[in-house]
Amino acid sequence: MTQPDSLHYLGVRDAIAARIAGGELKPGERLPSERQLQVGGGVARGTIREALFQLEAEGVIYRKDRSGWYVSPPPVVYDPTRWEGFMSYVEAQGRRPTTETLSKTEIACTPVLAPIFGRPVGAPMYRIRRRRSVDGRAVLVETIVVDAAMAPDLLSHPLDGSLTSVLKSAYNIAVARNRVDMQPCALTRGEAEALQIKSGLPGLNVVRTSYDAQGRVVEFDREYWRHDALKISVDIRVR
Amino acid sequence: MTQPDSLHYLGVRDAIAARIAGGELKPGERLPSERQLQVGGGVARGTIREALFQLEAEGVIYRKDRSGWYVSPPPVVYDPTRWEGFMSYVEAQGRRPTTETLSKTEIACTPVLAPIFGRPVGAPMYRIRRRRSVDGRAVLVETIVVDAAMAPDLLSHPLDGSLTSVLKSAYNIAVARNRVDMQPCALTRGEAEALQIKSGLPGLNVVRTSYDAQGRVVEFDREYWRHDALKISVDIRVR
DNA sequence: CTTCATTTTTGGTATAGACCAGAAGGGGTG
DNA sequence: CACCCCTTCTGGTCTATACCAAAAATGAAG
Repeated sequence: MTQPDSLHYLGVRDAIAARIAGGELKPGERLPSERQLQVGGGVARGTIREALFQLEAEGVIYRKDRSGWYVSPPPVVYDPTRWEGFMSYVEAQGRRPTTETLSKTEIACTPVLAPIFGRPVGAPMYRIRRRRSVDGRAVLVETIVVDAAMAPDLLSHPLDGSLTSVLKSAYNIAVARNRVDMQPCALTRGEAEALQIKSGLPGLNVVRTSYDAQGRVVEFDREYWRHDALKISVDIRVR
Repeated sequence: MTQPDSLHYLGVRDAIAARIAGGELKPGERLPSERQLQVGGGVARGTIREALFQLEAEGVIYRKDRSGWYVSPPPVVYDPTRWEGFMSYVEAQGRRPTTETLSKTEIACTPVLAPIFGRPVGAPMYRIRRRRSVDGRAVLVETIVVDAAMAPDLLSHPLDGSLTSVLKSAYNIAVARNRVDMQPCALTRGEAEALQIKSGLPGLNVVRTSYDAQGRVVEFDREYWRHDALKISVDIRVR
């Protein structure tokens, strides 16, 4: 796909990227509005938007609906092999993590969950939906499912911190194995609304299954990250 | 970001997604052209394209420049902790892997590479650029750098297969540790052209650094994947 | 100062039309 | 059969305009 060097939207893209790289626009700051960026320079708003979309795909900027475009802060580094929990590794990187519990309910085990937990359909389970933010910007939404038989009365504990430490301190359940699946995806309506972004934007789907030493599933967690908020880093010793 | 249920492009999106899910359109098949999808139904081509972009972000379809839109094949599963090499794990999933060597040159160690390899700037290195495909579709481009002092005359060996096994059989170099960094990104011009897709589309940047038992850097590899071609799966035993 | 209603601004969606470069296909030629 | 030219089709880029809903700014009222 050879590309000429004279595409308008690439020129606009580079001009904006230069202003960010040059420090004129700092992380978290708002860009001029789309209409201001036209500046009567004979360029259509659609072309400006094409340039902004590209910068968004690169993770350089992000948008808040009907509010404006903003310069992205640096991503959080995540090592799936080193599970200390969201709060601690975000803090270790000098950022401010927060968690909101969106809902917590007792549900009946569904046909999808049954084989994962090795429990019959209809067995009682807890489902927790949380939104987690870094420096005030929502970066992921997650749905956690825990077997009610393993952690009775879990929902009465504080859920805005580390769930893993609640399981350990209150129920003496320790995670011995983690299975992590990750796949680039588009954020669909439910997740996009919780993250306050437009549905259809790229994201990363992280599915985490935690097992205890006996091989029982302790926790089943599906996370949807904004694509520009995360960097994955794994360090492996080869057998 | 609340969304009404009546957005045209979401309707178009769902209609196409239904035809794919229903089996009417199979992986690898071409969709009707953008102008055919309008069918005189009073919907502008821009709206059709908005729907196609969304399906693309979801990994459901992909495009070949000025050729058409195609239904995506299923992604390759990749476990960074289990490094058997591209060829073997793709084959294990019943797919047909191929590799093309785009270029192989001897270069002088750059200031960026020097601290990674622990070698002086200007030291001889080999740089290999390869494109790898699954079932005939290009899914990644990579640039590998190897210290020439560790593997003299490397470029005269066959490079269209597993480089790791060449290093082992010809130079008795074994990988003992791997560091893998992954980050969603936008594909820039060079990579996009090699993958024959439009620059600016989302991708996954994988940086792999391999060490031998003595801690020396054996191989430094930067890969750019199409976002819809890959699924990452890690299984971890917690210490 | 806070609170609430109004106005302005902003991005989101949609239409219509235009031109271009590259891919694909057809047909003739050697 | 292979090769090359030419036409057609296709997605890529761009302009111009319009209206909407939500966010932000404004100003009046308490």
